[in-house]
Parts: sequence; C-alpha cells; structure tokens
Amino acid sequence: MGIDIKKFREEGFRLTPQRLAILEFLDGNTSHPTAEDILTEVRKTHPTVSMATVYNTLDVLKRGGRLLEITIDPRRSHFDPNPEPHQHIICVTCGRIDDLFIDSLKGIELPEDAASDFELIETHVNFYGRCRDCCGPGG
Amino acid sequence: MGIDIKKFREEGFRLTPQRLAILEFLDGNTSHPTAEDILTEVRKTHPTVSMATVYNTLDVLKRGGRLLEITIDPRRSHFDPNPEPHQHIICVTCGRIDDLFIDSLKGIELPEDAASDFELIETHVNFYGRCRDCCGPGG
DNA sequence: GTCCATGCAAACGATTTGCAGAGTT
DNA sequence: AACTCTGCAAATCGTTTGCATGGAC
Repeated sequence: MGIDIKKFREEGFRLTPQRLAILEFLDGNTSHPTAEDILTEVRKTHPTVSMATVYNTLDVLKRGGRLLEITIDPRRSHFDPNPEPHQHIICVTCGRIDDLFIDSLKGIELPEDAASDFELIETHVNFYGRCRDCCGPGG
Repeated sequence: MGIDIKKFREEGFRLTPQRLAILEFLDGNTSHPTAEDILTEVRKTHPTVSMATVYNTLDVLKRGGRLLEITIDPRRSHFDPNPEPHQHIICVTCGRIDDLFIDSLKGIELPEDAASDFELIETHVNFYGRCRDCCGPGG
C-alpha cells in the first residue's frame, strides 16, 4: 500500500503516531494478521495503543480501499494490505494463510446473466486444505 | 443432501425430533441461513428448541460432510447444505447470498508447486458486489 | 438401562460503543 | 481553537460450554 500519508490526509483522516505505527506494520505485510496480532505488534513500540484504535484505523484503511478484510476464519477477521487481486491458500489445521497469484484466475468473471444484475466489487478465491507440516503423523 | 436418516445413525448419531426438524429445514435449502435463521424457523414447529441444539446438529452435519459452513460474512457463519462444488455471489449491501454454477471454474486447481505441498480439501469462490435492488438511488 | 442429546444459563471472545481527555491540524 | 482520535471500560452479539434432566437406542 505504501505509507501514503498524503492520501490519508486527503481523505480527511488525521495521522497520529498510533496510526503511523499500524500503517508501518501493515505495509508490505503478507502474514494476514488479525486485529489482535496487529495490537500485539504495535504495542512493542507503542505500549498504550488500544484495540479500539486498531479497529478504528483498520476501518479507515478499509474505507480507503487499501486494506482487505478477509473472512476466511469463522472466529476472527484477518487483514490483507495487498490491493492486487490474488488468491489465498489456507491450512485448516494450523491456520496459516498464504498468498497465491494464479494467472488463469486473473480473467475470472461472472457469467453474463449474473453480471447484468450485479455490480461486482471484488472476487475472492480460497483454497482450504492441509499444508505439508500438518499432513504428517502429527497433523 | 437428502434426509439421510440411515447415514445419520451409521455415523453413531441419534435422530431426535429436533434434529429431524433441522434436517428437513436444511434439505434443499439454498438461502444460506445463519444459525439464528435456522433456530427461528425450527421453533415454528418445535418451540422449545435451543440454540445449543442447532449448533450441535450443524456440527454433526459438518463432520459428515453434508453441510458447508461458509465464512463470507465477518459477523456470523452461514450454512449451505449443497455439497456440490459451486460459487457464491454476495450482495454487500443487503447480505443476500446466491449460488452460482460456473463451468469454467470446475477445473480450477492449484499450481503444481503449491499443490505438491498441500492436501486440498475444498475451494471457495466468492463474488462480492451489489445486487440490482441495491444499486439504485436507494442502495 | 446406557449413553447421548436437550435446554437452560453462564461463559467466552471478537468487535463495537460511550465518553472524557489528549493531540493533530 | 476546533474537532478528531485515543484509551479505557462497558456493552454487544455470535458461539461455546457445563450440567442436570430427558429421550433414543
């Protein structure tokens, strides 16, 4: 996403140290953190940051289209700062989420009859399964 | 899914009137109900059914592979008794979820490098956007 | 008769909200 | 100085759990 301070202000939002820390943590991050992951990390440098601030900032980023809330896990939301269309591969055992960039899915679109009645915003493709570490005798 | 009483028993589960009512409601249902939707409906004929029983039964069906928990909505789970691979189209405004059956996505698979390290269980494709009813001046 | 399922209420955990004070602009 | 953002605590809501009773087998 790039720590786009200008855009942040243009949208009418204030840039606070807490928000900057959250933006820096998310910038280029491909670990698909939860809100709590973000809080834990940001507290290392800003110990008093609250969960409310994390959610507030995530909401601002979501509205600006620079952050995707991925609903892959029924218990909690994960967040993805990569705005490029891509796919996710999820291990149902360990919860790990990785990115995929499958060329043949770039052209994925709705059938005509559905498309005419629908204003498409985004398309998510999720592969659920077990990763190598979780397939063996221990998984 | 078919109200498969035999299979239910074979799996070691008891068939109670409450479970039967839930099975009947889900059979052939394409409305992608939430747990609460199911409770509300089932209570019309079995007023004392509890949420615990709904979740218990959903869990049994999930384990039997006859029910899919779809994580499309960050607030709550929706359930889909259709075991056939298919796609979902979701209106982010009204929350409506419809089924799609796109032939070209039947062959969708992981790239070789990812596939070799991963035991694929299922693939979900979700189209998010706004349906016709929600696109107009009012939506 | 055994053992699992039910229903209630309490527990839990992620997310949201209300509000007084602090900080950005 | 105006007005938003922060941090705390309480509220909310979906889901899970503990347990005594009831019911399927």
